[in-house]
Amino acid sequence: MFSPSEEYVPWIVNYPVSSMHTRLLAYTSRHIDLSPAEADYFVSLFKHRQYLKRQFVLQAGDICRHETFIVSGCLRAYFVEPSGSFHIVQFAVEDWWTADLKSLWHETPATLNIDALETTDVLQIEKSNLDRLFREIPKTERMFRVMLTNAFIAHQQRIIDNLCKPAAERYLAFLERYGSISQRVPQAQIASYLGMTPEFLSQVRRNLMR
Amino acid sequence: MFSPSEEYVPWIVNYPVSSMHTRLLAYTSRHIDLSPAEADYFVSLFKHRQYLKRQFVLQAGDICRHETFIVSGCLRAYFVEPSGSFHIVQFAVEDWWTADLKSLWHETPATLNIDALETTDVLQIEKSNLDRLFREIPKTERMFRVMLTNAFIAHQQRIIDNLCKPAAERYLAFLERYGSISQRVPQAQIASYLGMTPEFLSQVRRNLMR
DNA sequence: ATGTTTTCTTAAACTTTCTTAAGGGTTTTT
DNA sequence: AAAAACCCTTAAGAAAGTTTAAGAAAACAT
Repeated sequence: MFSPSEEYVPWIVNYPVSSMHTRLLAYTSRHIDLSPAEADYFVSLFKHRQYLKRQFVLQAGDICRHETFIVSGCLRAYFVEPSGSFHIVQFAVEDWWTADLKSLWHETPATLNIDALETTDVLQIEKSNLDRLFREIPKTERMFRVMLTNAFIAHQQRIIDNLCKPAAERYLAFLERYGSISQRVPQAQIASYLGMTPEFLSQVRRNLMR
Repeated sequence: MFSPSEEYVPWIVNYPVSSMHTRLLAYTSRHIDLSPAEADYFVSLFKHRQYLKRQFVLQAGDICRHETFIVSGCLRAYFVEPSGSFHIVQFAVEDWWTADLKSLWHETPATLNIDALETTDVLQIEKSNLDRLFREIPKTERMFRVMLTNAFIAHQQRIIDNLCKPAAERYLAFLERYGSISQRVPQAQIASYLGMTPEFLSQVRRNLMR
């Protein structure tokens, strides 16, 4: 056994913001080329923020004010029904973006809640700055269009999976696509994402071990 | 009773292509303003095509070559499983766009089939022309980004509905959102879209009539 | 360490949805 | 006008998924 004093690594590491910018720019460079001046301007529009476990990034009913890029940690977006039961719509980890897009673009009350499953560092850009960014550096709009295209494709695949795959296959597909997430998120959350009860997922897992 | 000779209206009406262009421009004007010259250039990149009932717009395995705007008629996009059963992913009627986006942008074999449920007039633009269009008239890229945002939002809502609503509610939600489609498409197709068997949908409808 | 809370598992009864099979009513084709 | 193909309905039994409730295991807090 290790003594805590030897092994303990604090969760909350205070990376300098500049290194978060580096991460965002590394992501960006996969889609478009920015000149040094453009890159400076680009990151200047983002504000850093850290959320602690269980802290809300967005609450249903509020208006979603920014698009959020995750530098480290894990967020979840979920929908709460009047009955009280809730359904996870998205997990978002490093290099993912999240927002309630309907609320953000139409400036209507959000239907999604977004909160942190771990301590999470993000960079956020406000809608008005996003509009400005698209105007001043049009290729950034291309990047968002491409990101959105990919997100759309992924959602379409998820719809197909939900329509035609039984629970066990949906779970296996989840493991393939989001294996890393499955190891840092409680099982009940995964069940919610997959649209089944935690008890049933447990049963499914048992059956799969043969 | 009417004699056919008095009442018969041919399905296939040959609208002039220019009126189809008008329809596309009317759609476009909801999103962006184009100068007359830009509008001319814009529509010049689209080719008209008519599909007859049951004719394929895209077959799984082929590469999707264009984005398709529907001027009149109705298309469906569906996914066929190895087992032979199939699932409708999208109905597309007047003023809608359709494509297998993954196939179109990544130039990979399509997983979706798209075919006509009625005689359908479309305007199609090839990927290369879409790229050119975005380069020459950047605000068109904005339109596609906004369209995609809305499509993404709709898909997200559909995922939520599939996760949490029982069959009867999903059917009612479908009627609300796509009432016009429900009157021109056979019931079994709607069942496929909703992820249930036609027999069960029939039962659901009977139960709802009380 | 110890007690507390959260998470995971198990099992039985129940509800929802599917499968199969049959019958009747439309259209469409011949 | 008959035959064929298509579409919708009904019903009984089977399978898939949920609910409830209880106990075990792991993580967290003091």
